[in-house]
Amino acid sequence: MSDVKLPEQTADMYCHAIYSTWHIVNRAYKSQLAPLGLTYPQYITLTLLWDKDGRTVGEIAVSLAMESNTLTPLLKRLEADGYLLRKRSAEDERQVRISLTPKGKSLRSKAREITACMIEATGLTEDQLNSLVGSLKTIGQNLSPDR
Amino acid sequence: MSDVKLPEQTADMYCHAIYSTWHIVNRAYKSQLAPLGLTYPQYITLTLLWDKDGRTVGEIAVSLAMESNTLTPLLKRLEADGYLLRKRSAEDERQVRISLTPKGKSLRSKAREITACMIEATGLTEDQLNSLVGSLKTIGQNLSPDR
DNA sequence: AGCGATTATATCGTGCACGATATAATCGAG
DNA sequence: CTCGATTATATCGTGCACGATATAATCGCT
Repeated sequence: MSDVKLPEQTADMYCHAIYSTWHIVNRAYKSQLAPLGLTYPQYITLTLLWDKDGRTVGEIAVSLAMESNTLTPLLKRLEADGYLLRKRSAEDERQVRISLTPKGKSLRSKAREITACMIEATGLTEDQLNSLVGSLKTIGQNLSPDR
Repeated sequence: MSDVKLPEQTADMYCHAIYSTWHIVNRAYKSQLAPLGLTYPQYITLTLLWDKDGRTVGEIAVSLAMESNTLTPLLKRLEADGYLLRKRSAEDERQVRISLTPKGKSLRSKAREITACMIEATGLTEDQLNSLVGSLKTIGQNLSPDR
């Protein structure tokens, strides 16, 4: 990124920045997660479940701005690796509820260590990070098709 | 994004925000680019070439924080669609220089129209956008393995 | 109660993304 | 000047991402 000559239009510029910064962040996480056999999408999915277990596929999809067609195979891989269980909901048979196994829950402490260094690495202050997240959330809300 | 309950750790939070906001931005662009038969990675690649033609594969890879193994097939598709040419450099036969065809250059004006609405859609001021891009670039620099 | 519309998840095909590896061109130490 | 090291691009395999579509469950209108 350091020597990138940004294109003239601001719209391209911020999209370009989100796009290429994401690649760099993903690679930084990957070097930490690869030893655990996790990808970042798998990791962030587990993070949501550590925060609140028993979510439906649809709830996870909204949180990650993903579609079921991406999430279903990802969740199947995590199930195959023993981190979680997929079970049709009793109240509504269309829904599938995801619950962590003990193996899935146990990863949480390891992940905490891994994650700890990611803030420092940014070189940003907490205020700058909060502002960054706020701007990203605003963009996400305004570009979402619903509403 | 609007009803996302962000996980406890700030590192997860900003990565989550970049990750899921990227999906939303990508979809917003996709609805504009699909009629042209372009994906966003293809579009941003063309943008770099409109800004400066004749770049090497490696120069484009650095700008987009991508690897050659991603870029090579993408460039081959753009070549197959008649937007650009791939030619081994005369000075250094290892390098491949990318040059726009007239068809590739002609897309620029259409793309400008498409892009024009993406700033307004963010709902952010220019200062906020500049701050956002600045923070993202800082993160990119600090998380890059080189240096 | 009955059936068309909606909703939740899943399947399929294409393109992106990267680690590992291959290949060929250039560089550099002796 | 020669051969091992480095550099630029490409190939391969796996997983992510999405549009289009399928399927089955629930909803809602009459």
